[in-house]
Amino acid sequence: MQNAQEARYHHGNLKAALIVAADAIIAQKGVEGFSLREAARRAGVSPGAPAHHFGTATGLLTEVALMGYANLGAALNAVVPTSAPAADLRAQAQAYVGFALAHAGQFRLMFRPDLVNRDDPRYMQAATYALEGFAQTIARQQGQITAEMAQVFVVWASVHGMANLALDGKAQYLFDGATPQEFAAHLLPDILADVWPHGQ
Amino acid sequence: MQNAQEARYHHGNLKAALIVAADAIIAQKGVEGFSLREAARRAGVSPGAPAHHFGTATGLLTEVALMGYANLGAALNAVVPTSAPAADLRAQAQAYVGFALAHAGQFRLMFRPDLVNRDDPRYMQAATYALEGFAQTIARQQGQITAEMAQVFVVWASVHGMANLALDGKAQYLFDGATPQEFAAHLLPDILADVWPHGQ
DNA sequence: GTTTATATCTAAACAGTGTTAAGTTTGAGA
DNA sequence: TCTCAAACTTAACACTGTTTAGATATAAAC
Repeated sequence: MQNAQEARYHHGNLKAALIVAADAIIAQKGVEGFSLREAARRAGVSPGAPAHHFGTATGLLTEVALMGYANLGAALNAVVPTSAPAADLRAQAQAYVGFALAHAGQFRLMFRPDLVNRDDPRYMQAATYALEGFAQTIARQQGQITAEMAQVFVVWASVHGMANLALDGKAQYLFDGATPQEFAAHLLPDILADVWPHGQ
Repeated sequence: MQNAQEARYHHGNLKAALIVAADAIIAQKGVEGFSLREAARRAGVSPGAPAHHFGTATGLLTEVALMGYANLGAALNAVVPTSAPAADLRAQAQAYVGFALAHAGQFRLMFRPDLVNRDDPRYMQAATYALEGFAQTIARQQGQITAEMAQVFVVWASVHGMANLALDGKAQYLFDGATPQEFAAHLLPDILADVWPHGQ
């Protein structure tokens, strides 16, 4: 489409344009609705063009996943630590599930090993950064250094499980009639307060 | 292939053969490795044949997902209730994660709303049956009838989250160097005992 | 037992996909 | 200004799911 400009042979910044296009497709149609050719179409280039910048489709999707981790990290780290660790944990759990529901496509992509290249050194980096603050809050809440990793895993698993079940329509099935939005806004806060009641 | 028999025009029980073939593909290559044409190939029929029995590919995959829920239900219900609810809960949680790791393809398919037709009345039925015993154990453990659904959701989410993180290589990333098998066999029991310590 | 009807499957095509190879255009550096 | 490498196109290949029209076998009706 090239917007209002005439079609030049060289795009200029195709790499960035393709990432934006891919992200938009995933936001609109979900991960399964993504197609490399459509991303190329939206950027106004031929189907073969992306290969030069990303190799395969996985390369492009990895970039979107990296953005996703950055976004999740920003959402989690936006919760400023207070003197009440349990309240912080609740806030971050809410942010985690909220992100998953608001950016379902990105979130799903982030946990799809078949679509993302984890050997990319930036992947480990992005994932670690995103969950750093979350892990610290969990450690602060429990105060157990020895079993720290186990605690992180359990809390992360709980929150990750809630996000997945909500996304997959299982929360709706349990609390019948509740939409994902209603779940996140009304049910989830009560549930979280139930799970981590101390130090409100 | 039709095995050793000559190729007849009518397969005889193509519907069942296609389900078996699809399940085998998913077990071997995962959900993403599945293709309707290959299922038809394995059953020794033309690409158009499955359409008559299942409509679209979703129809066939729904059958496999229903099998998956039956298998998960069998694994969970194989844990016979004792007088120690927490121990029962640990055993069922172990069975849940064990099933996910042992039948990764089936498990992933079961939670893929884009690949499974949930409007099929048998879906609700199979999912409900599968988790019935699990829900009862959770209710017995907590003994809180009022907030029962919330408790079920929290425990289910924890276990579901653990299964997903383990499948997605995130447990490996946290407890570095641990394979999924090692995780399920050695790390998980300790983690579960930590989460639900009462009534061993 | 013959005919009719219906369920079952094939063959061929369509529109779409990711990826690759060869060729063309462009911009930047010597 | 020339050279060269990067950027992109065109065309093809081997796939995919689904649909249409036609062929075949089984079952039912007479």
